[in-house]
Amino acid sequence: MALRFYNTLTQEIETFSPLTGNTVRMYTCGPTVYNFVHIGNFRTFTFQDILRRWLRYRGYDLRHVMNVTDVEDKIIANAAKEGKSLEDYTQRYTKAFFEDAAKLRLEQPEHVVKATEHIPVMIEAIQQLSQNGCTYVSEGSTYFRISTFPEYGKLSHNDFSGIRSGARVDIDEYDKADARDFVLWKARKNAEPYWKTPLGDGRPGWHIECSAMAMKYLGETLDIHAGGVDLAFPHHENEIAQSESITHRPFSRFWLHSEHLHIESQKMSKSLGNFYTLRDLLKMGYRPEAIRYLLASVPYRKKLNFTFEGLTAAGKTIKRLREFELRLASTKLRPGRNEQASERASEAIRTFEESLDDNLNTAEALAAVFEYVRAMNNALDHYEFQEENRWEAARVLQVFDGIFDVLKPSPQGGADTADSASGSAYLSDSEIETLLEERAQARKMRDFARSDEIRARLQNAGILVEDTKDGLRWKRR
RNA sequence: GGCGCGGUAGCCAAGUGGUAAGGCAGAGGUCUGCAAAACCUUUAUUCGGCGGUUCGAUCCCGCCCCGCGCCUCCA
Repeated sequence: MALRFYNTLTQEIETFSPLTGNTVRMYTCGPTVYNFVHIGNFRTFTFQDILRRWLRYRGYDLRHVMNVTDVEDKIIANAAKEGKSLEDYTQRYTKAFFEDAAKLRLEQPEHVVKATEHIPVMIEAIQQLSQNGCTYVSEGSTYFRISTFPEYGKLSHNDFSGIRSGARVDIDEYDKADARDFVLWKARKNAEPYWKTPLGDGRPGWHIECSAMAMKYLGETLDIHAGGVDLAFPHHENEIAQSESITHRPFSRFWLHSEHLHIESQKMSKSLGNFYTLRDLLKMGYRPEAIRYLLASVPYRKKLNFTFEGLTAAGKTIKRLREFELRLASTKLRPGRNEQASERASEAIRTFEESLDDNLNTAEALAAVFEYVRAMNNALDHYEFQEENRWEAARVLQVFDGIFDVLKPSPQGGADTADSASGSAYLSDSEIETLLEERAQARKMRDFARSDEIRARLQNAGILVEDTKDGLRWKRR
């Protein structure tokens, strides 16, 4: 079966392929850098990362643009509060965002574009809209008149035909002719940052940046536009109105929206005290891989109930996969190949692929991997897993990890981990090896008292010693 | 009020018109000098409730109950 996505525009699952050639042109709404990005935002960015990786796995070239909104009401307010310039203020959070993203192993889009660096493109877009008769000016601000775009509402499937001028009280500080009209260019207000432009001194409205930058880098019609559900209206609806009023062509063929994340079944909010940034979670001792796994494991169109129990479970799940990987690498195998094991490997990959092709059903894809791992552990137990099955298993893990990317441990260190300090004595690898050697000797002599003493000492230093069938193994906790 | 989403085992979560994937937890077992770790086995006669269609429904239809989102800035 071909690759399929649920398209918000048509409310249907559709087969996907790029409009032209082999390149997928994709735009995603990135962060507004007024603060540290929270874990709910990262649910969306993780979904976009899985999407990226899956498109590439399916052989497509990617041209992915993500914006960074670095001029906006909250930013201006916060920067002013701290007495900082826009640049100084946003730089800090932009940097933090990419650091966090890297910890979650989110790939960098091909183009990361900042709103403030694209003012001329936005001006140009607004001017085109004016030429097409879609705008009006009120008190120095330029607005988009939605009555000029009859299809308004087609993405969010709302019918706005009943909305009339003056029907609602304008809650914004600006005067609009129609409640649904939105601002393209905001007139300069007292001390706020502004740009000198043919439209007058001012700054861009929020929606125009995405239309202008998307079309600049990707052309008039995108293959995919993605973001969180809450952006569908009004943000994406407005993007469509602007873009299509300029080009008279479809702005994006596919619209993908990821559902929100809840914390312990509740909406995340500061007043509930369940508002977490990635930094908060890392400080609590959770691993980035576990967080990534949890965020990726629930299919993106389903609300994700983020719980600490679930986060712990995710960590254990990853551990199990790493154990399997380790077992593969360290077990002596008979030469030859077990046919059944081979078949299970191809079956696992096939199911994994079909599941992700099916609108990125990550839960089902993971199930395929676990079924395989259990079967192969069984085969290993019964000596039915042979030398030539090894690379097949490695291939299954490689395919899995190429998308989920959780097998390689993140560096534990840094100021974040309080654990390392709690161990009374830090031991170097060579010290450990020496002690283990001594313990091995003691065990050989069946001096278990001495052996256990050493094991206890190592344990105090945070070293876990395991005696396995294939010899001794140790790891730092 | 309008539009939309969801209610599946202790928790998270797939799925299908023919009788329930997977992960974690729990229980049992294997291995081991003992541990630990790991691995294996096992865990829903049942899929919010009530009707209907059907030979047969968790999956289709209707009604009801519950939770949630958007309609205003928002991933």
